[in-house]
Amino acid sequence: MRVSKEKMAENRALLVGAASRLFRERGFDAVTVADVMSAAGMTHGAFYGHFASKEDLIARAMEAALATPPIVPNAATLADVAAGYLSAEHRAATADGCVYAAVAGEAVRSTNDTRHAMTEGLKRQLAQLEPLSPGTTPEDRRRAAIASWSAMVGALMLSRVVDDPALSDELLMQTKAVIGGSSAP
Amino acid sequence: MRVSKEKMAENRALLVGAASRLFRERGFDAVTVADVMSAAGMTHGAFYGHFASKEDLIARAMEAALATPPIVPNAATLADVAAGYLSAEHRAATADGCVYAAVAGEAVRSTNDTRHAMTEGLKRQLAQLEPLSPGTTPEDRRRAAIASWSAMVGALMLSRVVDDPALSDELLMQTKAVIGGSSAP
DNA sequence: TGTACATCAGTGAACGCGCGTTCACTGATGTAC
DNA sequence: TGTACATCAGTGAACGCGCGTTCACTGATGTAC
Repeated sequence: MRVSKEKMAENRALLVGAASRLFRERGFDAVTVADVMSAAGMTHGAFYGHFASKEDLIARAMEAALATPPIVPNAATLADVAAGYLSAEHRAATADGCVYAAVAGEAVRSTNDTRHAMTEGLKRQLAQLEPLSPGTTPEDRRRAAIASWSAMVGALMLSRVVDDPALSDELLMQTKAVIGGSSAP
Repeated sequence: MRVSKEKMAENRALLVGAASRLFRERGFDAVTVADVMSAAGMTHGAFYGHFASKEDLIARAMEAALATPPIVPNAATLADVAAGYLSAEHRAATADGCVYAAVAGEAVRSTNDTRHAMTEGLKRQLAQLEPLSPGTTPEDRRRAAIASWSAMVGALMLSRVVDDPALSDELLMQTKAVIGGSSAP
Protein backbone atom coordinates (compact mmCIF):
# COMPACT_ATOMS: atom_id res chain seq x y z
CA MET A 1 0.00 0.00 0.00
CA ARG A 2 2.55 2.53 -1.13
CA VAL A 3 1.48 6.18 -0.75
CA SER A 4 2.60 9.23 -2.69
CA LYS A 5 5.64 11.25 -1.65
CA GLU A 6 3.36 14.12 -0.65
CA LYS A 7 1.20 11.81 1.45
CA MET A 8 4.28 10.32 3.10
CA ALA A 9 5.58 13.78 4.04
CA GLU A 10 2.14 14.61 5.39
CA ASN A 11 2.11 11.38 7.41
CA ARG A 12 5.50 12.19 8.90
CA ALA A 13 4.33 15.65 9.92
CA LEU A 14 1.21 14.05 11.45
CA LEU A 15 3.40 11.65 13.43
CA VAL A 16 5.71 14.35 14.74
CA GLY A 17 2.74 16.52 15.71
CA ALA A 18 0.90 13.70 17.46
CA ALA A 19 4.09 12.66 19.24
CA SER A 20 4.78 16.20 20.38
CA ARG A 21 1.36 16.38 22.03
CA LEU A 22 1.41 12.85 23.46
CA PHE A 23 4.90 13.20 24.94
CA ARG A 24 3.95 16.45 26.68
CA GLU A 25 0.77 14.92 28.02
CA ARG A 26 2.10 11.55 29.26
CA GLY A 27 5.88 11.77 29.21
CA PHE A 28 8.33 9.98 26.92
CA ASP A 29 8.20 6.55 28.58
CA ALA A 30 4.44 6.22 28.87
CA VAL A 31 3.86 6.91 25.17
CA THR A 32 4.49 3.86 23.00
CA VAL A 33 5.50 3.79 19.36
CA ALA A 34 2.14 2.14 18.64
CA ASP A 35 0.31 5.01 20.44
CA VAL A 36 1.93 7.57 18.17
CA MET A 37 1.29 5.56 15.00
CA SER A 38 -2.37 4.96 15.78
CA ALA A 39 -2.84 8.63 16.75
CA ALA A 40 -1.83 9.35 13.15
CA GLY A 41 -4.09 6.61 11.79
CA MET A 42 -1.39 4.11 10.93
CA THR A 43 -0.06 0.81 12.29
CA HIS A 44 3.18 0.45 14.21
CA GLY A 45 5.05 -1.37 11.45
CA ALA A 46 5.43 1.80 9.39
CA PHE A 47 7.27 3.58 12.19
CA TYR A 48 10.81 2.67 11.13
CA GLY A 49 10.22 3.94 7.64
CA HIS A 50 9.94 7.41 9.19
CA PHE A 51 12.29 7.34 12.18
CA ALA A 52 15.46 5.53 13.20
CA SER A 53 14.20 4.83 16.71
CA LYS A 54 11.84 6.06 19.40
CA GLU A 55 14.64 8.33 20.69
CA ASP A 56 14.91 9.82 17.21
CA LEU A 57 11.18 10.58 17.23
CA ILE A 58 11.50 12.21 20.65
CA ALA A 59 14.17 14.58 19.38
CA ARG A 60 12.17 15.43 16.22
CA ALA A 61 9.00 15.96 18.26
CA MET A 62 10.75 18.31 20.68
CA GLU A 63 12.28 20.29 17.81
CA ALA A 64 8.83 20.64 16.26
CA ALA A 65 7.16 21.65 19.51
CA LEU A 66 9.81 24.29 20.14
CA ALA A 67 9.65 25.67 16.58
CA THR A 68 5.94 26.33 17.00
CA PRO A 69 4.60 29.83 17.82
CA PRO A 70 5.11 30.75 21.48
CA ILE A 71 2.70 29.69 24.22
CA VAL A 72 1.73 33.31 24.78
CA PRO A 73 1.33 35.09 21.41
CA ASN A 74 1.17 38.86 20.99
CA ALA A 75 2.61 39.66 24.39
CA ALA A 76 3.72 43.28 24.64
CA THR A 77 5.13 43.11 28.15
CA LEU A 78 6.60 40.54 30.51
CA ALA A 79 3.41 40.87 32.57
CA ASP A 80 1.41 39.77 29.50
CA VAL A 81 3.63 36.70 29.11
CA ALA A 82 3.28 35.83 32.79
CA ALA A 83 -0.51 36.30 32.67
CA GLY A 84 -0.85 33.86 29.79
CA TYR A 85 1.77 31.38 30.95
CA LEU A 86 0.70 31.28 34.59
CA SER A 87 -2.98 30.75 33.82
CA ALA A 88 -5.37 27.97 34.79
CA GLU A 89 -5.85 27.29 31.06
CA HIS A 90 -2.15 26.64 30.48
CA ARG A 91 -1.94 24.52 33.62
CA ALA A 92 -4.73 22.31 32.25
CA ALA A 93 -3.49 22.19 28.65
CA THR A 94 -0.34 20.12 29.09
CA ALA A 95 -0.46 18.60 25.60
CA ASP A 96 -0.43 22.00 23.88
CA GLY A 97 1.52 23.80 26.59
CA CYS A 98 5.12 24.58 27.40
CA VAL A 99 7.59 21.84 26.52
CA TYR A 100 9.89 22.70 29.42
CA ALA A 101 7.20 22.46 32.08
CA ALA A 102 6.00 19.18 30.57
CA VAL A 103 9.17 17.18 29.88
CA ALA A 104 12.26 18.99 31.19
CA GLY A 105 12.67 16.39 33.94
CA GLU A 106 12.69 13.48 31.51
CA ALA A 107 14.73 15.35 28.91
CA VAL A 108 17.66 15.56 31.36
CA ARG A 109 18.16 11.80 30.90
CA SER A 110 17.37 11.80 27.19
CA THR A 111 19.69 11.74 24.17
CA ASN A 112 22.11 14.51 23.19
CA ASP A 113 19.84 15.31 20.26
CA THR A 114 16.85 15.98 22.48
CA ARG A 115 18.84 18.01 24.99
CA HIS A 116 20.28 20.05 22.15
CA ALA A 117 16.83 20.80 20.76
CA MET A 118 15.75 21.94 24.23
CA THR A 119 18.83 24.14 24.53
CA GLU A 120 18.29 25.87 21.19
CA GLY A 121 14.62 26.36 22.01
CA LEU A 122 15.51 27.93 25.34
CA LYS A 123 17.93 30.35 23.68
CA ARG A 124 15.18 31.49 21.30
CA GLN A 125 12.73 31.81 24.19
CA LEU A 126 15.12 34.00 26.18
CA ALA A 127 15.81 36.15 23.10
CA GLN A 128 12.07 36.75 22.82
CA LEU A 129 11.70 37.66 26.49
CA GLU A 130 14.70 39.99 26.78
CA PRO A 131 13.20 43.01 24.96
CA LEU A 132 10.06 42.69 27.10
CA SER A 133 11.98 42.53 30.36
CA PRO A 134 12.67 45.45 32.73
CA GLY A 135 16.14 46.95 33.06
CA THR A 136 18.12 49.83 31.65
CA THR A 137 20.93 47.75 30.10
CA PRO A 138 20.81 44.60 27.93
CA GLU A 139 22.53 42.76 30.79
CA ASP A 140 19.80 43.80 33.22
CA ARG A 141 17.12 42.73 30.79
CA ARG A 142 18.74 39.35 30.16
CA ARG A 143 19.07 38.74 33.90
CA ALA A 144 15.39 39.57 34.40
CA ALA A 145 14.36 37.39 31.44
CA ILE A 146 16.26 34.38 32.83
CA ALA A 147 14.94 34.72 36.37
CA SER A 148 11.39 35.34 35.17
CA TRP A 149 11.40 32.40 32.76
CA SER A 150 12.80 30.12 35.48
CA ALA A 151 10.07 31.27 37.85
CA MET A 152 7.34 30.71 35.24
CA VAL A 153 8.51 27.18 34.39
CA GLY A 154 9.01 26.29 38.06
CA ALA A 155 5.67 27.70 39.19
CA LEU A 156 3.73 25.94 36.41
CA MET A 157 5.38 22.59 37.16
CA LEU A 158 4.76 22.91 40.89
CA SER A 159 1.16 24.01 40.31
CA ARG A 160 0.59 20.85 38.27
CA VAL A 161 2.05 18.45 40.81
CA VAL A 162 0.32 19.86 43.88
CA ASP A 163 -2.96 18.17 44.90
CA ASP A 164 -4.28 21.20 46.80
CA PRO A 165 -6.19 23.46 44.36
CA ALA A 166 -5.80 26.55 46.54
CA LEU A 167 -2.02 26.15 46.76
CA SER A 168 -1.87 25.38 43.03
CA ASP A 169 -3.70 28.63 42.23
CA GLU A 170 -1.57 30.54 44.71
CA LEU A 171 1.66 29.38 43.05
CA LEU A 172 0.47 30.82 39.75
CA MET A 173 -1.02 34.04 41.17
CA GLN A 174 1.88 34.98 43.44
CA THR A 175 4.53 34.26 40.84
CA LYS A 176 2.51 36.25 38.30
CA ALA A 177 2.29 39.14 40.76
CA VAL A 178 6.04 39.23 41.33
CA ILE A 179 6.95 39.00 37.63
CA GLY A 180 4.25 41.44 36.54
CA GLY A 181 5.07 43.82 39.39
CA SER A 182 8.78 43.99 38.68
CA SER A 183 8.16 44.87 35.04
CA ALA A 184 5.99 47.90 35.83
CA PRO A 185 7.67 51.19 34.83
CA MET B 1 16.21 -16.96 56.11
CA ARG B 2 14.02 -15.02 58.50
CA VAL B 3 15.64 -11.91 60.00
CA SER B 4 14.88 -10.16 63.29
CA LYS B 5 12.24 -7.45 63.55
CA GLU B 6 14.96 -4.86 64.08
CA LYS B 7 16.85 -6.05 61.03
CA MET B 8 13.67 -6.01 58.96
CA ALA B 9 12.91 -2.40 59.98
CA GLU B 10 16.50 -1.51 59.12
CA ASN B 11 16.14 -3.21 55.73
CA ARG B 12 12.96 -1.27 55.00
CA ALA B 13 14.68 2.01 55.86
CA LEU B 14 17.58 0.99 53.62
CA LEU B 15 15.16 0.29 50.76
CA VAL B 16 13.33 3.60 51.13
CA GLY B 17 16.61 5.48 51.29
CA ALA B 18 18.10 3.74 48.26
CA ALA B 19 14.85 4.25 46.32
CA SER B 20 14.75 7.93 47.18
CA ARG B 21 18.22 8.40 45.73
CA LEU B 22 17.71 6.16 42.69
CA PHE B 23 14.38 7.75 41.76
CA ARG B 24 15.88 11.25 41.89
CA GLU B 25 18.85 10.16 39.82
CA ARG B 26 17.09 8.15 37.09
CA GLY B 27 13.38 8.89 37.41
CA PHE B 28 10.59 6.55 38.54
CA ASP B 29 10.28 4.51 35.34
CA ALA B 30 13.96 3.81 34.77
CA VAL B 31 14.48 2.40 38.27
CA THR B 32 13.32 -1.20 38.60
CA VAL B 33 12.16 -2.98 41.73
CA ALA B 34 15.21 -5.24 41.37
CA ASP B 35 17.50 -2.18 41.21
CA VAL B 36 16.20 -0.93 44.53
CA MET B 37 16.40 -4.34 46.21
CA SER B 38 19.96 -4.99 45.07
CA ALA B 39 21.01 -1.47 46.11
CA ALA B 40 19.97 -2.55 49.61
CA GLY B 41 21.74 -5.91 49.26
CA MET B 42 18.66 -8.07 48.82
CA THR B 43 16.93 -9.97 46.02
CA HIS B 44 13.75 -8.79 44.32
CA GLY B 45 11.50 -11.47 45.82
CA ALA B 46 11.50 -9.80 49.24
CA PHE B 47 10.08 -6.59 47.82
CA TYR B 48 6.41 -7.36 48.41
CA GLY B 49 7.02 -8.16 52.03
CA HIS B 50 7.88 -4.49 52.48
CA PHE B 51 5.68 -2.64 49.96
CA ALA B 52 2.32 -3.18 48.32
CA SER B 53 3.60 -2.16 44.89
CA LYS B 54 6.22 -0.08 43.11
CA GLU B 55 3.85 2.91 43.29
CA ASP B 56 3.67 2.42 47.05
CA LEU B 57 7.46 2.52 47.28
CA ILE B 58 7.54 5.71 45.19
CA ALA B 59 5.19 7.44 47.62
CA ARG B 60 7.16 6.25 50.68
CA ALA B 61 10.46 7.27 49.06
CA MET B 62 9.20 10.75 48.27
CA GLU B 63 7.86 11.17 51.81
CA ALA B 64 11.24 10.16 53.18
CA ALA B 65 13.19 12.43 50.83
CA LEU B 66 10.99 15.39 51.76
CA ALA B 67 11.20 14.69 55.51
CA THR B 68 14.99 14.90 55.33
CA PRO B 69 16.88 18.06 56.37
CA PRO B 70 16.64 20.81 53.72
CA ILE B 71 18.97 20.97 50.73
CA VAL B 72 20.50 24.15 52.08
CA PRO B 73 21.05 23.88 55.86
CA ASN B 74 21.75 26.82 58.15
CA ALA B 75 20.60 29.45 55.70
CA ALA B 76 20.04 32.81 57.40
CA THR B 77 18.79 34.68 54.34
CA LEU B 78 17.05 33.95 51.08
CA ALA B 79 20.33 34.81 49.36
CA ASP B 80 22.02 32.00 51.33
CA VAL B 81 19.35 29.55 50.19
CA ALA B 82 19.73 30.65 46.57
CA ALA B 83 23.52 30.42 46.75
CA GLY B 84 23.37 26.81 47.96
CA TYR B 85 20.46 25.72 45.80
CA LEU B 86 21.66 27.33 42.58
CA SER B 87 25.19 25.93 42.80
CA ALA B 88 27.17 23.72 40.44
CA GLU B 89 27.37 21.16 43.27
CA HIS B 90 23.61 20.87 43.60
CA ARG B 91 23.21 20.73 39.83
CA ALA B 92 25.56 17.74 39.74
CA ALA B 93 24.16 15.97 42.83
CA THR B 94 20.77 14.93 41.53
CA ALA B 95 20.51 11.83 43.73
CA ASP B 96 20.91 13.83 46.95
CA GLY B 97 19.37 17.03 45.63
CA CYS B 98 15.98 18.66 45.49
CA VAL B 99 13.09 16.26 44.93
CA TYR B 100 11.07 18.82 42.99
CA ALA B 101 13.79 19.58 40.48
CA ALA B 102 14.42 15.86 40.02
CA VAL B 103 10.97 14.28 39.74
CA ALA B 104 8.23 16.96 39.68
CA GLY B 105 7.55 16.23 36.00
CA GLU B 106 7.00 12.53 36.58
CA ALA B 107 5.15 13.07 39.86
CA VAL B 108 2.40 14.96 37.99
CA ARG B 109 1.31 11.63 36.48
CA SER B 110 1.94 9.60 39.62
CA THR B 111 -0.48 8.36 42.28
CA ASN B 112 -2.51 10.56 44.64
CA ASP B 113 -0.27 9.39 47.47
CA THR B 114 2.87 10.63 45.78
CA ARG B 115 1.34 13.94 44.75
CA HIS B 116 0.08 14.43 48.31
CA ALA B 117 3.56 13.83 49.75
CA MET B 118 4.95 16.40 47.30
CA THR B 119 2.24 18.88 48.31
CA GLU B 120 2.90 18.56 52.04
CA GLY B 121 6.63 18.82 51.44
CA LEU B 122 6.14 21.99 49.41
CA LYS B 123 4.03 23.56 52.19
CA ARG B 124 6.81 22.88 54.69
CA GLN B 125 9.41 24.25 52.28
CA LEU B 126 7.49 27.50 51.79
CA ALA B 127 6.98 27.84 55.55
CA GLN B 128 10.76 27.63 55.96
CA LEU B 129 11.41 30.22 53.26
CA GLU B 130 8.82 32.81 54.34
CA PRO B 131 10.67 34.18 57.38
CA LEU B 132 13.82 34.53 55.26
CA SER B 133 12.04 36.37 52.46
CA PRO B 134 11.90 40.15 51.97
CA GLY B 135 8.71 42.11 52.62
CA THR B 136 7.12 44.12 55.39
CA THR B 137 3.96 42.00 55.76
CA PRO B 138 3.52 38.20 56.00
CA GLU B 139 1.67 38.38 52.66
CA ASP B 140 4.61 40.11 50.99
CA ARG B 141 7.02 37.54 52.41
CA ARG B 142 4.86 34.62 51.28
CA ARG B 143 4.62 36.07 47.78
CA ALA B 144 8.39 36.47 47.64
CA ALA B 145 8.95 32.97 49.00
CA ILE B 146 6.69 31.40 46.34
CA ALA B 147 8.18 33.31 43.43
CA SER B 148 11.74 32.68 44.62
CA TRP B 149 11.19 28.96 45.18
CA SER B 150 9.57 28.65 41.75
CA ALA B 151 12.54 30.43 40.19
CA MET B 152 15.04 28.20 42.00
CA VAL B 153 13.32 24.96 40.98
CA GLY B 154 12.84 26.17 37.40
CA ALA B 155 16.40 27.43 37.01
CA LEU B 156 17.93 24.23 38.41
CA MET B 157 15.83 22.03 36.11
CA LEU B 158 16.65 24.12 33.05
CA SER B 159 20.34 24.22 33.98
CA ARG B 160 20.34 20.40 34.07
CA VAL B 161 18.64 19.90 30.72
CA VAL B 162 20.70 22.40 28.75
CA ASP B 163 23.73 21.01 26.87
CA ASP B 164 25.57 24.35 26.74
CA PRO B 165 27.70 24.71 29.89
CA ALA B 166 27.86 28.51 29.63
CA LEU B 167 24.09 28.83 29.40
CA SER B 168 23.67 26.30 32.20
CA ASP B 169 25.92 28.35 34.48
CA GLU B 170 24.21 31.55 33.42
CA LEU B 171 20.78 30.21 34.39
CA LEU B 172 22.05 29.55 37.91
CA MET B 173 24.05 32.79 38.27
CA GLN B 174 21.44 35.18 36.95
CA THR B 175 18.59 33.64 38.93
CA LYS B 176 20.78 33.70 42.03
CA ALA B 177 21.53 37.39 41.41
CA VAL B 178 17.86 38.31 41.11
CA ILE B 179 16.77 36.36 44.21
CA GLY B 180 19.75 37.45 46.29
CA GLY B 181 19.42 41.02 45.11
CA SER B 182 15.77 41.39 45.96
CA SER B 183 16.39 40.17 49.50
CA ALA B 184 19.02 42.81 50.29
CA PRO B 185 17.86 45.34 52.90
C1' DT C 1 16.96 -21.92 81.39
C1' DG C 2 16.41 -25.19 77.80
C1' DT C 3 13.78 -27.57 74.17
C1' DA C 4 10.18 -28.12 70.28
C1' DC C 5 7.63 -26.03 67.18
C1' DA C 6 5.24 -22.34 64.59
C1' DT C 7 6.13 -18.17 62.20
C1' DC C 8 7.66 -15.52 58.58
C1' DA C 9 11.67 -12.46 56.05
C1' DG C 10 14.26 -13.39 52.43
C1' DT C 11 15.49 -16.48 48.12
C1' DG C 12 15.29 -17.53 43.39
C1' DA C 13 12.62 -19.51 39.72
C1' DA C 14 8.67 -18.59 37.13
C1' DC C 15 4.49 -16.02 35.29
C1' DG C 16 2.32 -12.79 32.08
C1' DC C 17 2.47 -8.89 29.73
C1' DG C 18 3.74 -4.98 26.94
C1' DC C 19 7.28 -2.84 24.84
C1' DG C 20 10.73 -1.55 20.85
C1' DT C 21 12.08 -3.50 16.86
C1' DT C 22 12.20 -6.66 12.63
C1' DC C 23 10.48 -8.68 8.50
C1' DA C 24 7.90 -11.02 4.69
C1' DC C 25 4.27 -9.41 2.27
C1' DT C 26 0.90 -6.22 -0.34
C1' DG C 27 -0.58 -3.17 -3.61
C1' DA C 28 -0.48 1.71 -5.05
C1' DT C 29 3.03 4.87 -6.97
C1' DG C 30 6.28 6.32 -10.18
C1' DT C 31 9.07 5.50 -14.22
C1' DA C 32 10.90 3.65 -18.61
C1' DC C 33 9.62 2.74 -23.09
C1' DT D 1 -0.68 8.99 -24.15
C1' DG D 2 -0.76 4.26 -22.79
C1' DT D 3 1.35 -0.03 -20.97
C1' DA D 4 4.69 -3.04 -18.11
C1' DC D 5 7.47 -3.26 -14.51
C1' DA D 6 10.29 -1.83 -10.50
C1' DT D 7 9.95 0.59 -6.28
C1' DC D 8 8.73 1.18 -1.71
C1' DA D 9 5.14 3.09 2.23
C1' DG D 10 2.30 0.83 4.95
C1' DT D 11 0.43 -3.81 7.10
C1' DG D 12 0.30 -7.19 10.59
C1' DA D 13 2.48 -11.13 12.60
C1' DA D 14 6.42 -12.31 15.13
C1' DC D 15 10.85 -11.67 17.86
C1' DG D 16 13.35 -10.90 22.20
C1' DC D 17 13.67 -8.81 26.22
C1' DG D 18 12.87 -6.76 30.67
C1' DC D 19 9.61 -5.49 33.72
C1' DG D 20 6.25 -5.94 37.91
C1' DT D 21 4.45 -9.45 40.38
C1' DT D 22 3.68 -14.26 42.40
C1' DC D 23 4.93 -18.35 44.81
C1' DA D 24 6.95 -22.68 46.78
C1' DC D 25 10.66 -23.11 49.54
C1' DT D 26 14.36 -22.26 53.28
C1' DG D 27 16.12 -21.60 57.60
C1' DA D 28 16.65 -18.20 61.36
C1' DT D 29 13.59 -15.99 64.76
C1' DG D 30 10.45 -15.89 68.36
C1' DT D 31 7.34 -18.21 71.49
C1' DA D 32 5.03 -21.74 74.36
C1' DC D 33 5.93 -25.03 77.67
